[in-house]
Amino acid sequence: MLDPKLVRSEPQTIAAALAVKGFTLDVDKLNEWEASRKELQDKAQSLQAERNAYAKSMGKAIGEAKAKGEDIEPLKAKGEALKLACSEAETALASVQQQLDAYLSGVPNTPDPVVPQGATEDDNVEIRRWGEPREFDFDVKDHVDLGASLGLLDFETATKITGSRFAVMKGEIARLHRALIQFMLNTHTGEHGYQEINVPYVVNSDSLYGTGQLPKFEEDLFKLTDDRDFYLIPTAEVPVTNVFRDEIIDAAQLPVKFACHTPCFRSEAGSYGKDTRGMIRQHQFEKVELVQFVRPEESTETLEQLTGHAEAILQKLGLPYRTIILCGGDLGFSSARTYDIEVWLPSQQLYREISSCSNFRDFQARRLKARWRNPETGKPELLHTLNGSGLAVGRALLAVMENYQQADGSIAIPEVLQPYMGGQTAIG
RNA sequence: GGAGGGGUGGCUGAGUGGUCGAAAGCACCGGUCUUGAAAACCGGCGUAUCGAGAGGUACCCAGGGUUCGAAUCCCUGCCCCUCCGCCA
Repeated sequence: MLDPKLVRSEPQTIAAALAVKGFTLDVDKLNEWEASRKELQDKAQSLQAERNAYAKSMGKAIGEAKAKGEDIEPLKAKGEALKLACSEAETALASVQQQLDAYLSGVPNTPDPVVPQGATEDDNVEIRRWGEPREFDFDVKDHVDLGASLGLLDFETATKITGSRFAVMKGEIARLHRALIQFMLNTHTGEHGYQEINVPYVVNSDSLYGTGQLPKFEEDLFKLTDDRDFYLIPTAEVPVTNVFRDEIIDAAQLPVKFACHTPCFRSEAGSYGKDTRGMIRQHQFEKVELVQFVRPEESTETLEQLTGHAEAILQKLGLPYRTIILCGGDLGFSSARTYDIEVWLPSQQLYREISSCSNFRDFQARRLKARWRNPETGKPELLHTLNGSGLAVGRALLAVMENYQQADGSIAIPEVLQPYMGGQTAIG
C-alpha cells in the first residue's frame, strides 16, 4: 500500500508516477472520499469525546442523585442518546474509511524514476548480457524430446496423475533437479551471506494480503476448499516476507537475508494455450527464493546486489543470459523496480525469464507492518523488502538440459553440479 | 479425539465494572556522580490517526453483545500452553 498521507497531500505527483504503470488514479473520487472522511471523523470524534466525558461524570452524578433521592433515569437517558448519536457517526465513518481502504489497497506501487515508459514486455530494456550462446553442429532438441528419449522426463504420466501442466521426473533428471537446488542454496548461504529458511507451503489470507497477492490476484492462486482461508503458496516470497509481519526488529539485525527453497503453485488462469509444451509453465514448480529486509536508504543498492546473486548462479552454471529492466506496464503490482534475468534457450533461440528481482520499497512493509526501530529517531519505521528468484529450478533444469545437450542426445553435467551428482559428468 | 489453563506496551508481568492508555520490573534514551566505565540516583519512554498547535480520538488477540460506562461481564472465532489418547 502507498502512504495514504502522501496520496492525500500530493495526489497529482502520485497519479503521474502511476500513469507510467498504466494505472489511472481516480483523484476526484479520492478527494471526495477524503473530504467526507474528514468531516465524519471530526463529527464522530467530538461525539466520542462528549460521550466519554459524560460517562466519566456519571459515577459521581448517580451517587449524588441517589443520595438526594432523585430519579436517575433522566441521567441515563442522556447517556443513551449520546451513545446512539455516537454509534451512528462511527458507522458512517467506518463505511467511508472502508471504501478508501479498499480503493487504496488496490492501487499499485509507484515505479522508480528510472523505470522506462512502456505498456508491454516489448518495451523492457536490456541492460546487460553475459555469455555467448553455443553454436551447435547438430540439430538441437528441446528438453521435452531430450527428456523423453532418455526416458526420464514424462508429461503424459503427470497428466494422468493430475492433469495438464505437471511433470514427472525420474532417475538422473530428478537428481539433477535436486542437485540444482542444493547448489543454489549452498552458494547463497556460503558465498552470498543468506540464511537458509524453511517455511510452510500453505498460507492464510493475511499473509497474501501482506505481500500484495490479495485482494487483486486471487484467481492466480490455488485455494484450499477447507473453510480456514488457506492457500497454496505461489512463491516463497509470501511465507518468507511474512516472517516479519507485525514485528519491530532491532537495527542491529539488519539486513536480514533469507534463502528459501519451496515448491510454488500457480493456477495459470488466463494463460491457456501459452507455453503448453514442456516444463516452462507448470502449475507446480520449485524455486530458490532470495528475500531481504533492509534499511530504507539501502534498498536501491541491495537490489543490484541481489540481482547479482541470482546472476552468479547462471555464471557458475555457464548459462548465457541477459538482464532487463521491466518497463512500467510490465512491472508487478507491488514492485517499484524489477530486473528480469533471462536465460538462453537454444531450442527457442530466445532468452526466457528465469529470475525476477524486485524492490518493493515500503509498499509491502506498510501492508505487513514490518518495521525496525531506527536508533536515530528511536521510532519504529517501515522496512524495505526485496526479493528475487535465485533461481527458478524447473527452468534452470531445462536450460541446463538444452544448453548442455550433445549430438547423441546425452547431457553433459556442468562442473559445479558434478559434486552433487556423485562425480558423474554426463546423463545418458 | 478427551480434560483443563491462557492471549495486556520492545520484553516480562499486575490489573475482574467508572479514579486505567493501563502498576512494577527489564530494555532503551537523557542527566548527576566517575579519570573512564560499571553501580547507584533523578527524569523520560506504547502504537496509530486527526490537527498549524494546544490537544483530540482509537487501540489491552479478533468480531459481536450487555451497560449511562468494559482490559475487566457474556457469545463466537483464531492462536498458544499443560495433561491423556492417537500418530509421520
